Amino acid sequence: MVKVVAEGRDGVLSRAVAILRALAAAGPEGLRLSDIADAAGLPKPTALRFLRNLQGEGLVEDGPSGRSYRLGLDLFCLAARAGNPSNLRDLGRPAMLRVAAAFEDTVFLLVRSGYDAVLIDRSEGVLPVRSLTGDIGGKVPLGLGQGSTAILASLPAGEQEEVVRHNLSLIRERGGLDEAALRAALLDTARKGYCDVANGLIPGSSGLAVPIRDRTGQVVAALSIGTTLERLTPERRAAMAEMLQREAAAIGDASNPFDPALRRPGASLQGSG
Amino acid sequence: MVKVVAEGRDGVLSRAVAILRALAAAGPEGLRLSDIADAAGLPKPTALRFLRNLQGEGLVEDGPSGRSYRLGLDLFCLAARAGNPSNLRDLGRPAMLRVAAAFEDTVFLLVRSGYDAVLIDRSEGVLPVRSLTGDIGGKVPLGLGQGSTAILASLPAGEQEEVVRHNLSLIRERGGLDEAALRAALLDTARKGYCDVANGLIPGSSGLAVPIRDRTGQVVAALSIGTTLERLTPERRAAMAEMLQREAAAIGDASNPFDPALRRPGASLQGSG
DNA sequence: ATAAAAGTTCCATTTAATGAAAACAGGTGC
DNA sequence: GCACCTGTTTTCATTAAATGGAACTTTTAT
Repeated sequence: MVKVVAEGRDGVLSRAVAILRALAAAGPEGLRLSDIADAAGLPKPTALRFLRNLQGEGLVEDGPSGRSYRLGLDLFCLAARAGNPSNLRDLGRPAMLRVAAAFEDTVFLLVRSGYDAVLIDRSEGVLPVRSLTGDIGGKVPLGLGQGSTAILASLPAGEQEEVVRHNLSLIRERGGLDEAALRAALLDTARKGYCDVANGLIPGSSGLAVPIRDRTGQVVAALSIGTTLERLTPERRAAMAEMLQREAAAIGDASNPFDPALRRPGASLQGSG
Repeated sequence: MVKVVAEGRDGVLSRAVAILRALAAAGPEGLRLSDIADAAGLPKPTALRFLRNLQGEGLVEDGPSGRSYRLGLDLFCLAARAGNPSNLRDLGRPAMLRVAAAFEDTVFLLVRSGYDAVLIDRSEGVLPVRSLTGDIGGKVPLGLGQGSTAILASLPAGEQEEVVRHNLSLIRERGGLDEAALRAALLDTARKGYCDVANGLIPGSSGLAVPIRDRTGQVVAALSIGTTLERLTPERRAAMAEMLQREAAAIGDASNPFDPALRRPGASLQGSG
């Protein structure tokens, strides 16, 4: 059971969001009232009232098992237009399609969010590649996986150090690199301009990624290719790296350099994953 | 300016959601306080308080223009796990990839939501096809476009009639079929088992779609291919229809037949599109 | 059949939301 | 440089609305 109690915070909104987060953590089967009340740290009557209101708004719907609740379709529709900072998703879409078409491998677009990277778009290649972020909307700590590492490697030294310190244990927990290997990878990435994961967490999986910078030079996102070890021949690797860098530069040039959300961690640092 | 006033409803939640809907309707540039207050029908101080709270939760973030607000990344992450009724998105993913790989055209997965169909997943083909729903999370009235029409054609007679009456004007407004043509298309779709749009709204665009039924026979979704007129040769059309039907049947067999969200319109009927 | 657990309703209490008014910031034109 | 306008923010007395304990009902397990 994942606890999503709105600790410290108060207000109706925090409680409602706590319920939504509990439901988000629960998958498509949904959660029963008691579980929700427990997870959100609310008395059952209160949780019930909230669920009814949320249901009235379409943000929550009845689960498959009758006596359960889950996130509703309306929430999905509502949020589909979010997660597009500086219009990055729209700007990146054509580039992603071009890269996917050129190499027939899966392409990912990740943006930074505090200590994490969030997958905001994906374009499938010929073979289905599972990404570390899971589905679109998923988070990985910066430093785990090629896209995420490409972002981390391009941060200013002080910020990079802070993130490394914060994320190291999380990265280890999830089977990523240890400190020495990570620091080596960061240097290598910074030197070459792209991150190269020869043989990733899933045996045989490999990938390449480049940072995307806005016109001020700030790293805001990463463009990443996921493929397999055997498909990543030296010739293809070189061609991929070249194309990724070209496309990333084009995206960066088109992006708005004055976007506060892409600057510093800010308020939304309590990364849940 | 799109008004999203929480008419009739009350409670803190409705107001917060009204603000989110206003922001969702506004695109990535965001909205200023006054516009939000206006759109949500709230006094400015109240709107401001809500925005601050929502920002604290990560559901809203500062827009690019400094003095503006837009939907936040956290909302995107939160809702990414929604919009998966009966696990349909997960169940459909492999089928979509197979179809996309087989024909190299774009594949769509739509679910019904009241009088609308919502695009919940997409797999890109070799040429980018713009769908009527816009992006993932977008809505179209049932009866506009092949996927949406495949669903409508498969509804029980009474329900179909209700939806047709409700949607006809909306469909016309958006350049769709008139009543006679729509009814002919519905009959044709029901007879053949798939919906065939020879030359769609965008000149030259064409598509095929089949309904997805759960094990009780209820239509719950549609699997759709978007392509161009010249790529839709008779041979390919036959092969596509056959494969779509096969894959749709497989998805339907795997889906949970006791899912309340997929039964009737229910409470979330105030379709905004 | 019985017990235990989950869900639901009720309502007196209290907290927290509300929004008018007023102060404040930041442009624009004179 | 000053007055003006528009949009934003703070304050605070008022009031409405959220709260959750206790009691009751339904469902599930034994």
